[in-house]
Amino acid sequence: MAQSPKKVIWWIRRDMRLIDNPVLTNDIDRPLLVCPVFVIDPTLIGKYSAHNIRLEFMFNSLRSLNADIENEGGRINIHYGNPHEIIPVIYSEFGASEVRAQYDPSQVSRIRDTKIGKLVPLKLTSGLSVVGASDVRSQSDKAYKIFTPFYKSWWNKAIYNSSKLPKINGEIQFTNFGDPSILNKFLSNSNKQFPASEIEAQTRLNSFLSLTKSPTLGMVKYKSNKDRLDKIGTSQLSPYLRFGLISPRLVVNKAFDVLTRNPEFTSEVSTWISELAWRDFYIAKASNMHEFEDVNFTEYFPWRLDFEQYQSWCFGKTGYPIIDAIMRQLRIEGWISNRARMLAASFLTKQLLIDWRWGANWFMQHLIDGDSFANDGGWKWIAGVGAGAAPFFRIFNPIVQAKKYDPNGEYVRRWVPELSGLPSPYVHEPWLLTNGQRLDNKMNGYPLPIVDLHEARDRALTTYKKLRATT
DNA sequence: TCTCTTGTTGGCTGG
DNA sequence: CCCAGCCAACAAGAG
Ligand SMILES: Cc1cc2nc3c(=O)[nH]c(=O)nc-3n(C[C@H](O)[C@H](O)[C@H](O)COP(=O)(O)OP(=O)(O)OC[C@H]3O[C@@H](n4cnc5c(N)ncnc54)[C@H](O)[C@@H]3O)c2cc1C
Repeated sequence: MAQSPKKVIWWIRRDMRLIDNPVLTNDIDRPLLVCPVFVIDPTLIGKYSAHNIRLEFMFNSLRSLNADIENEGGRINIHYGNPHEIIPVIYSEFGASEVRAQYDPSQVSRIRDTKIGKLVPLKLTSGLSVVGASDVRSQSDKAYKIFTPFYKSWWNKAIYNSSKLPKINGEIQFTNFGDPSILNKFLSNSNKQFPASEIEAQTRLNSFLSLTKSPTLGMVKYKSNKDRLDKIGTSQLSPYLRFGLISPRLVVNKAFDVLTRNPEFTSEVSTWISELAWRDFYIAKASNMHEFEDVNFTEYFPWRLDFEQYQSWCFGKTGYPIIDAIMRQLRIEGWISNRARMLAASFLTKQLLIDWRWGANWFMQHLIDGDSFANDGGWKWIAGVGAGAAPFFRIFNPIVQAKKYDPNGEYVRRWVPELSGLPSPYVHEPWLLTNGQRLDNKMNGYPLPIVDLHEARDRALTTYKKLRATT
């Protein structure tokens, strides 16, 4: 009587969720028996230290997902090794009809998937972005290189895609073989700031979008708060989106919903939605890499190979309080706001003229949401690399920016304890104090600026100008 | 194919 | 005090 289920493998990657996961679509009239598999690939995790905050978040997410699947009577099959060896074995042992995975356009994934696709029927599904790269094309069917036209074309498709929610789904069962205890070998410190679970991601989204009376934070105040360093004016959903604990199209769907019902917040909500569009934009850029000629700028640029200054930047000892606060927050919390990322990146690439790839690499080591699409995209944009990037003369002044986005110096005092005793005008410019005052404030250990801002600005302008002339 | 408009996030200067 | 003009060009994309 009971219909035999269709057996599929769910190769879990950046889609660690049960809610709105296209991989789990069942549109046939018999049950789907899903065998969830996660492969810990040493070549991927080996790039990072054992205490890496993002890996920790990933393993915690996996534990949480496993608990959710156990509630449904199943269990994740966790393996350690090379996916192209492991996946085919499980595939044939389980007798699956296909292996499903979320499409990931990064270079590593594409190479890996091509290889595995030759060994098993690999069905790659959408879900990483709101709108797939191949669905946002210019009139002449080319990939967009700049954001604004991409965004215009993206908008309607995003409304359409996200309106297809929720999907009516057929019955799904999970297999319960395999031994998840291997997870115990990996990092498990709990991160209080970013608890790794689907439910946490949903809670964050809802509270960010909620329309409480006289709110001081959240979507309703997004535009005025998003750049403030002394507040958390954004959703902090980035790590959850990074590992797919929440579906981007569901996020956008809820945001569109708020938009439709509350036209008075149109400007705030659409600004926030545009950030999700940036996320899609950078993913699409990676998907369409083959359509972009290589930009030689990065290779030819006379980046300064100043390892000492690079280290000062990394460890928050540049002598510019706002930059140092940012770099210390990054290393301790693994999350910094978009404004903070821009300031840090601009300082490294413009003021210090150090290769953006050094900075991007450091970010990837320390960001809990570190993601090659957005990270490379952000760094290139700031460094002025590629079409649509910031013009070369757009150089942030850390003092001006600090006064604007950390007006009372609270952010600096929180992250740079050497300066915690300084009153407002000095907290952003401690070099204005006399030696005696520096001693009195017990801030002797705090360094003097490693570059002169005006000289550095002139140097950046001439260097960028010169390269333009020679390429 | 040609033409026209435009491009996330800034800072400094001189009137 | 404010703010227009400038720091350069150029490629992307619409029509
Ligand atoms: C130099 C640099 C490096 C960056 N590196 C990363 C990275 O490694 N991983 C990452 O997720 N984002 C990165 N960003 C983009 C952005 O800074 C973060 O996504 C954002 O600060 C995350 O905070 P939030 O979730 O509170 O954002 P919100 O403002 O609440 O935005 C919601 C979501 O939209 C997406 N988003 C927002 N801004 C951007 C953007 N500029 N580009 C792409 N997606 C965006 C994120 O997924 C974010 O979670 C980088 C930006 C710069 C300038």
